[in-house]
Amino acid sequence: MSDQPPATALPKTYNPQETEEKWYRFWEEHHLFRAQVNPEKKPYTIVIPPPNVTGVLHMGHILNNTLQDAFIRYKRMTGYEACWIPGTDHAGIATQNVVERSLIKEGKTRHDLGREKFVERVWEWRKQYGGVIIRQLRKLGTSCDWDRERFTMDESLSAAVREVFVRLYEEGLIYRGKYIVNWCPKDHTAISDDEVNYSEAKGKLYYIKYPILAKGKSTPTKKFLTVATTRPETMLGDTAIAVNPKDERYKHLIGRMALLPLAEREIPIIADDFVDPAFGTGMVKVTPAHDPNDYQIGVRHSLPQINIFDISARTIDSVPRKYRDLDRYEARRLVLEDLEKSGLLLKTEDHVHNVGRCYRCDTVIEPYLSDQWFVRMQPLAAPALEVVQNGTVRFYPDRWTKVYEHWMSNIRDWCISRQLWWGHRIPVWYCEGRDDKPGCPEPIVSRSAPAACPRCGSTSLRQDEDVLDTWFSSWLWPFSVHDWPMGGKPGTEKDLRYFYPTSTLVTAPDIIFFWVARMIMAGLKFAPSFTGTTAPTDNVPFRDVYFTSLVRDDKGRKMSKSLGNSPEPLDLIADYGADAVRFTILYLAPLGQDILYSREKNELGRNFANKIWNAGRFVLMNRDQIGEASRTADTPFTLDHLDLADRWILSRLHSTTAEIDSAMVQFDINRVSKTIYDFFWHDYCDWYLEMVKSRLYGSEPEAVKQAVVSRAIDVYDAALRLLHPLMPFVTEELWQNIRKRQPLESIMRARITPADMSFVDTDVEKEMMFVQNVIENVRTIRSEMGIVPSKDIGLLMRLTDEKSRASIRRYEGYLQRLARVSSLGFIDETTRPKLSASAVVDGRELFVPLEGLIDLEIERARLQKEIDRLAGMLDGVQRKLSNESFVAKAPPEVVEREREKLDAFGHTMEKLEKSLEMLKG
RNA sequence: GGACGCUUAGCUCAGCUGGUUCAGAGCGUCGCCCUUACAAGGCGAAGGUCGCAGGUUCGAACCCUGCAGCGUCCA
Repeated sequence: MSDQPPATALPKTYNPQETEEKWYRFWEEHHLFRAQVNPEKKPYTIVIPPPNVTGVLHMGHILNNTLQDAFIRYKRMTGYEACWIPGTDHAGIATQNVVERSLIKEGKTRHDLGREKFVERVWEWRKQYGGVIIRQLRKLGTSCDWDRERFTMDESLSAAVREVFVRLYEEGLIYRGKYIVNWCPKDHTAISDDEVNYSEAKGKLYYIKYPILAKGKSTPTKKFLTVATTRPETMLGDTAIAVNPKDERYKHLIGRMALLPLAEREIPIIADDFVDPAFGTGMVKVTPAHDPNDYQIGVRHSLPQINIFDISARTIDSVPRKYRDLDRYEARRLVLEDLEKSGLLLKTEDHVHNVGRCYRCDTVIEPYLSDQWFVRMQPLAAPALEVVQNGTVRFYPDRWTKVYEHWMSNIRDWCISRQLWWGHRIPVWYCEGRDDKPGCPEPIVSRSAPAACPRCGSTSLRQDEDVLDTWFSSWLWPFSVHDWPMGGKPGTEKDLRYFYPTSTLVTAPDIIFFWVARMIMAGLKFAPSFTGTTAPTDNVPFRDVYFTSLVRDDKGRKMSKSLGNSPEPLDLIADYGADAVRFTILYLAPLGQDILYSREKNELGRNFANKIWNAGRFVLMNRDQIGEASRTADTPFTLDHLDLADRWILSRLHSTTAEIDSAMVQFDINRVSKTIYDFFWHDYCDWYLEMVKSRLYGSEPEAVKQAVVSRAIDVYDAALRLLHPLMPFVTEELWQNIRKRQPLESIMRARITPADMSFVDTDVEKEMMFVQNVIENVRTIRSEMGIVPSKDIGLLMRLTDEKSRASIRRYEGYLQRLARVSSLGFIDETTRPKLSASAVVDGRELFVPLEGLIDLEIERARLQKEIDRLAGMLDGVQRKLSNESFVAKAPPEVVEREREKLDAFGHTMEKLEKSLEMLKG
């Protein structure tokens, strides 16, 4: 036992659980995520897309928040004051639904409680269960400034909502109107266009006959007209029949009257361009109160609007007694039955059409006429479109710009009222008047509850029952998180000025209209009041918007609860470690491309974490056994007294650093992850550490070995820092271990060493490449000849000048260690070793004597294959060069390169052929 | 119907501004190896007419056009 090397403190495989717990607590307890106004540094700010307070972590959050954390941590480590502001969204409908469901279990509805008690109940729920997701985010390692956590219903954020409502109202940008809205009969609220999901559904197209009335009389003729409809029950609210004015078939009917069956109502036949002559019969029934297009037709022709449904889409008194108080589908059945009986149902066809459903509860939306509040969007949209078009705000990937432009150019007014109890109540009061006098008609719009009507002094006031769309608070998020407009709090004003505008927004493209566009509008509209300037650059809420990929399952299906095809994120973290989950998803996430995800893919990240871990164990072990060179911690790298491997790894380190920086700037996180992975695994572990071994276990003086250890740790330290934004936990654990740190020191607050291009040395890289190629060629020979690794072999190189021989001799240790070459020899032009395997590297021949080992046949085949490959390439080059126009038109350096290739291929070929000859002879 | 995106090895994807041994990586497969950091590892190998058809160019995985398939958004 005693001849074992001293055990290092670190176990053989990385165990994430403990490490993650430990370091997250350390970071949070010591407020290392906290950002403060610091004039010495540039701010870098991200506001989290506030998840629903009812939400639980899903894969989309994992991706989104890993990205934000990677950006924030990278900026923090490159000299910025990085501030990531977390929080949650009160999510009107969703939250109300959750609490209503729990009430149902007690056999109650919200109406049993009453509004005030119900809202209290929601707050209680929120206190108890809300924000689970915020706790879950910590498991992922997110470095949010928790001291700044906000909730969209916080007092200050509510004040922002009221402030904005009042300002917009006073400017005439908010109005109340009757409008046909998307009504959810289950949630009893209007929802915006964007909250409706359309999907194809198989339905029927019903052809219904309406009797035509005699000219100027109320008596039916024998003639009928036929309309086609997917919703026969709405005929009870029909107020016209419409045809296209150009439709020759029906021109003669325009102006005549028809009798609406069942309701027995006389309705006009009108002409409107909207009607598509090719659809159905070319005649449509017009139901202004229950169809958005019919509504428009109704407005154009001053038709009556007959509402036939209550808020649950059950029929009301406006329909004949027989059909009252029925659900819309029962009504449909009964209507069809009666039409059938009276022979007015001509035929029924299968029909596929788009059905809109509530994005919350999936109930089929009912177009419904009601009083709602709206924001006039045109004036807000114009400047918001401008800043995206002129690049003040940039989208990644850029193609979303077009989508944005299209929407912003065809924007419709925003219905902001919701018939819910949970949310920001609309700051509007109505005067109820006094005993002697009716109420004043003008609503009272105010930041706080008014004591009396400003016009008549009445104290009998009634607040609007509705609340605001949740997005009406979210669109203020980038500045409301700093408690605008409350200001008053010490420091908040400074914070607002320092941290606004934010830098980067990371969000999903499906809320580009809901949220991104509206935040830009709100920023441009309201930020000038605290930035004190009208310059768009200072008022836009963010400069760069990163649109995330969609996470799908490995069959390409969207992840959804009902499919059950989404892994549980916390289980993934428990099984693979947060670092692995983070790294994997970033590695899989090319900008703008969907991710095909499965839990097994996390092995990529886990294996990488384990690799890092073991490299750490290796350097630690050597530090403990050999020790470090005496030096001060901040001794800079120098290029003196370094051997090839040192110079090479430094060259690679600095070009890797530069590459990562450029990829980060372009939000190419995918490239960041690949770059650091390749550097760490392949350059550092596969080559550099292996080369280091040959020195550490060789015969060099102790002082040199210690210097080698120090160098290896230096580079390792630098690589950990580069990796830290992607894998925060394992890098912290190792970074704390490899060298003594100060009590509150953390890698997350360390600096990434900026790339210094003077370390990047192409000659060194070329030289290293040669050595690598020699090693690889020898390995291939060994492998193909079936020479077991334990068997030593010799290597002969045909090098004629003493200089290159000496140079190779310096790498003998590497060849020995990495290719198991026990003896290195040189030969001149005249010698040709018998019975050897051979290869040509960079024009130089190498031979592995195989006496006693060789199967000549295999080696001949190997050479032949190489010759064939080369012949193909040689042929390509020759064809190019014999093409006159190539030589004439291609840039001279390209032609020159081809000539060099021709030369090199030719020489190599010759050598290989000679070797083959030898084996045959 | 319109807009946009994708199609490269068995699978998942890189491949920037057309030209360097450009056709790559990871997983999977096959062979050898428990070599004192790591078998979650090391070494080696096999695997592709770059969706199809045209075009531009001295030169195309890359640029253009059309087509097919898949996907997303909008109407």
